[in-house]
Amino acid sequence: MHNVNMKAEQLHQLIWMSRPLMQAAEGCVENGLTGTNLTVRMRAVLEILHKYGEQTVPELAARLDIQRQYVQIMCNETLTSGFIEQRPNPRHKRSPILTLTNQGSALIEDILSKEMQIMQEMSEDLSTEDIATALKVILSVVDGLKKRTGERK
Amino acid sequence: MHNVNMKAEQLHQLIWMSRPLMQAAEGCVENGLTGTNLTVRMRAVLEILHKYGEQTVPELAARLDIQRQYVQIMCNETLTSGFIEQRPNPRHKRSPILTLTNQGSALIEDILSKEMQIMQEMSEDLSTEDIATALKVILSVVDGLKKRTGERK
DNA sequence: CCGATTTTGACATTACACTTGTCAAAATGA
DNA sequence: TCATTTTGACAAGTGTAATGTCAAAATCGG
Repeated sequence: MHNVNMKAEQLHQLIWMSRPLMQAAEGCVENGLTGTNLTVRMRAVLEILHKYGEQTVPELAARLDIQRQYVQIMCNETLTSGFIEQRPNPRHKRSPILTLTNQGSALIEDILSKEMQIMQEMSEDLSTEDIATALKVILSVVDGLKKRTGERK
Repeated sequence: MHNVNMKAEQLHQLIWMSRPLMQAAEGCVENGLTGTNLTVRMRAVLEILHKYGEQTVPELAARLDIQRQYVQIMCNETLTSGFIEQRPNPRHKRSPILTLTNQGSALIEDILSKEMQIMQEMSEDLSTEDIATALKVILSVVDGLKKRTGERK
């Protein structure tokens, strides 16, 4: 009983750390972007293209889970800056495939490697098991919360 | 070496779950607010007053870590709805102390207890140790990220 | 092949959650 | 007492999206 309440409270506390966590993460990323001509959302485009390979705007939108209209804007910005470019799409003539330019590719790799270094530094204080456990718990909580919200059709 | 990279990558993945986690949490809270005449931000005001006791707008702002001007707006809304009320402040005559009304008190307790129930349901899948570990990791990560960002004066 | 439906990019509007700036009254503190 | 700070009120701006709508084009079912 006592145990149950403690679990629930710690879970509550954990969940509401998500905002500070997100803010800290975005602040840190932004910090690492000074000097490049990238914004955080342009970086997100580059990251997805780097991780999952070239793809169209609608595919990116699905991956980022935001509206395609907005992703379009993000991508157009990134196109202007020259970090990605369009390639004809054999599967859909109106929707070009977006692909990293050499410049964009080098940039995102550089950024990610610097970010990974920060991850490594931070992970020194933590055990492999603890990190894995934390990730597992968070995934489970996100899943649980979504399940308990989705009374929408 | 391999180990180090895996840690860093899991940490990276964990950090970027913070946005989905926050969205899921807010969605779930919002869901539980239907029927009451509360918005998510009004609920936040009630929660802090319930947890830390009656206080002024500037104190609330510091606690929520957002601008006092915005907190003022949130509080004025909440005042209008009758869930909180003003009490003269002996320590500062221009800045009244905000306190929960009976109605507001009952409401926030009801909301929090329903939320706690969801927490308990979700925590059934997880061990006490795992939750504690996850919380510890997150706190450590937030701390680490903040430390590594603050090269601002 | 053809007509109906869907996808897509483009553009416009709106919503939301804050931040920033400014004021004047009032309160505080030296 | 007088300079400084705090506070509430109000105005305007910003960033990140969602939402609505269109027309061209593409895809799909027969």
